[in-house]
Amino acid sequence: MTDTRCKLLDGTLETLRTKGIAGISARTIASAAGVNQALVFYHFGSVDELIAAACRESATDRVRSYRAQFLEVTSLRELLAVGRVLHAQEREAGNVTVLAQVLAGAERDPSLAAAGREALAVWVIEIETVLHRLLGGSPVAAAIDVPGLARGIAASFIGIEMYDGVDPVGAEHALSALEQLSVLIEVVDDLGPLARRALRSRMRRASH
Amino acid sequence: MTDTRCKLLDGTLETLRTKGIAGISARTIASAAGVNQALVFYHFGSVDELIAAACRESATDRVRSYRAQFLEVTSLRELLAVGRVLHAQEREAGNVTVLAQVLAGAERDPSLAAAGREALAVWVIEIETVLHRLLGGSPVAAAIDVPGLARGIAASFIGIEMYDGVDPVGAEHALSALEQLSVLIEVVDDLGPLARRALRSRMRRASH
DNA sequence: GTCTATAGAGGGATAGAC
DNA sequence: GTCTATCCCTCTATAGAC
Repeated sequence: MTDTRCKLLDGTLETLRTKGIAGISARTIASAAGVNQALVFYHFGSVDELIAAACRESATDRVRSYRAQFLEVTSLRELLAVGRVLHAQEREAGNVTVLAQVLAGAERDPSLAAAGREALAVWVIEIETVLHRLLGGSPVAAAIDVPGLARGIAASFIGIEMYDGVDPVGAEHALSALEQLSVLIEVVDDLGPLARRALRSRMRRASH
Repeated sequence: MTDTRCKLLDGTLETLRTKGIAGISARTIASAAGVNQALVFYHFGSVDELIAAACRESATDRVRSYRAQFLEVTSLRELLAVGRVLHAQEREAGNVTVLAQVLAGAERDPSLAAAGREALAVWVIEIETVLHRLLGGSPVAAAIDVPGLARGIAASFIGIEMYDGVDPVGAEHALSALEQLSVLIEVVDDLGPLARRALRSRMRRASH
């Protein structure tokens, strides 16, 4: 990876964060990266291809940096704690914003759609792995589709990030409430056998 | 409201759905609306002001059309059923996409940020009112911040819509799983007094 | 209110020198 | 690989005829 390619990728992420997908261009990227505008096309062919590459790199890079922590988690409580740290760091770094902006741009360009789909998949696989390990033997796993839950969590993070862009206080409340929901799962998970039976029959009825 | 203003507002919503915030312009809007491009500026001053107006109108219009149904809901189960219908209709009509795209554009223009914030608030107030009515006396309300939950639900819908743009199947699974979560709330809500006590103490511990 | 025409800026992309 | 220069297009916004 040459130095210029790296500068362009970083400049793209920075520009996505500050101006969004609607305000990005080869010129603004080059300016943020401190390189010549023509290099965007020499190295990546087009602006959208560069954005797609930056999105992919950002996702794999961030997920890799959290993998070790995810592997150490042994309870929903711990997962929540890791999730809190992760969320704070990612918000600070603006990586969720990048993904959200690329997803918004997917409406315009197929290469952005593909990159957004892949970046999302990278996060989802990671979340799914942890959830499957933690909820494997739990009655909650019988009631809730774990792969679906992983996708739901990823989607919620995206939505909260968009919310945060226009109302940080409201977004903070949203996040806290969803965190409390996960505690609810843990609570149900720890209920006695009697309550578990009630839960199972209730869930069965609910699904019809 | 003149005919042309109406055409422009509708054309804006349609263009946001098909091209996204990154692909919209006075020309594409005018083309979709079937009117002259200069009329965008005559009636709304700027493209962003037009988008903001369309976003506000879309939100109030849609929420008003659901208000009667929300008022009739008397259980979480019924709320979920209304939510399912609402989600299917809004996805079909593309109204959530509109809001998501405006939120993405908020990064570029303050007037879009204001419109997105207001549109979100309109939905949140509606959800919050129903939740407060349904969960008022429940132990769940003591454990979970209801205004926060309303914001979390709104954010999740936004996120799922963005997900849907790049992976409809994954988004569908995400939605189903989050729906099952709401059933979980109902289950806990209906637990016996013993289980409720366990929940309360568990929640207290979790929040520390 | 609506149209044409256009100014003026910015954007994607390429050619060609180095 | 990098730079300058540039073509050509699209964009916002306005002026002025109707």
